[in-house]
Amino acid sequence: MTKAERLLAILNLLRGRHQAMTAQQLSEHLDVSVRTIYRDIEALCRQGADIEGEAGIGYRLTDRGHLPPLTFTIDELEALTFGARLVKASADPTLAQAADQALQKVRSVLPAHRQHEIERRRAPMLVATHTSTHLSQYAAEIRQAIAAERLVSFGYQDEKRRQTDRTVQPLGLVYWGYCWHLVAWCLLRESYRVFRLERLQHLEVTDQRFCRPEATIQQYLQEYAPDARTDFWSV
DNA sequence: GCTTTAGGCATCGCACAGTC
DNA sequence: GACTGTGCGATGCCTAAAGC
Repeated sequence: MTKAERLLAILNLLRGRHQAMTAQQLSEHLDVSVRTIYRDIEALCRQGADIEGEAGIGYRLTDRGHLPPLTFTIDELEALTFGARLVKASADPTLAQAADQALQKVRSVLPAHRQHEIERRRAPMLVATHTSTHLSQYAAEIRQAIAAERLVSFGYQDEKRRQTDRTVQPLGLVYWGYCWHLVAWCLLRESYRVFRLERLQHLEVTDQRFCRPEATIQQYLQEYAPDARTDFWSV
């Protein structure tokens, strides 16, 4: 390990913890002497790192020193870019805008050769989804309802064109089969139900708070889709 | 008193220039 | 090209100072 690599490793070790790390702990992590760690810390401070050292406590990064990790591999960048474009193309306007801004922030700190590589790889990756404006609006309102723990009401037309009025406890939004679905606890059926957003009508967020705290999307997935990739499914 | 930080000093390894 | 001397940076050991 070169000195430069070790300096970066020290920053990463301090960044990854909320508690201070002693020079002894750092030296064990990096397999060098304690004295070397002291010199490295000094070198980092000379270069502007905001590291506090205190006898009996150890070293820690101050709040100003908590720099974001900006080193991405090209695969990580590609994953981030693709994910953000997917969100931009299929999620509600608020999330779409947030995804776009996040992507711009990532790009702004990339070196030129990385930006060029991402642009080069971007061309073959097409995100061909379409979500209509009112469905995006529904998705945004449902997200807010979940965050505020409010029940939502809407008219629903099932696949056999039967019309019902529902009040549900929204649990999550799931995107599969090229369309958005609302996973919810249905007060009418007293059970978990999944609703396609395109079949919702007149969605309204009520003032009523959640009535079944034990009903969660994790519980739904455990009961109905135990093999589901929850990191992909849950929103 | 123990733990931790920090300074001084010696040693080692590497790069580079000079000489043969 | 091989060898040698020199300079510099990195490292480890020892020890003093400071905090709990």
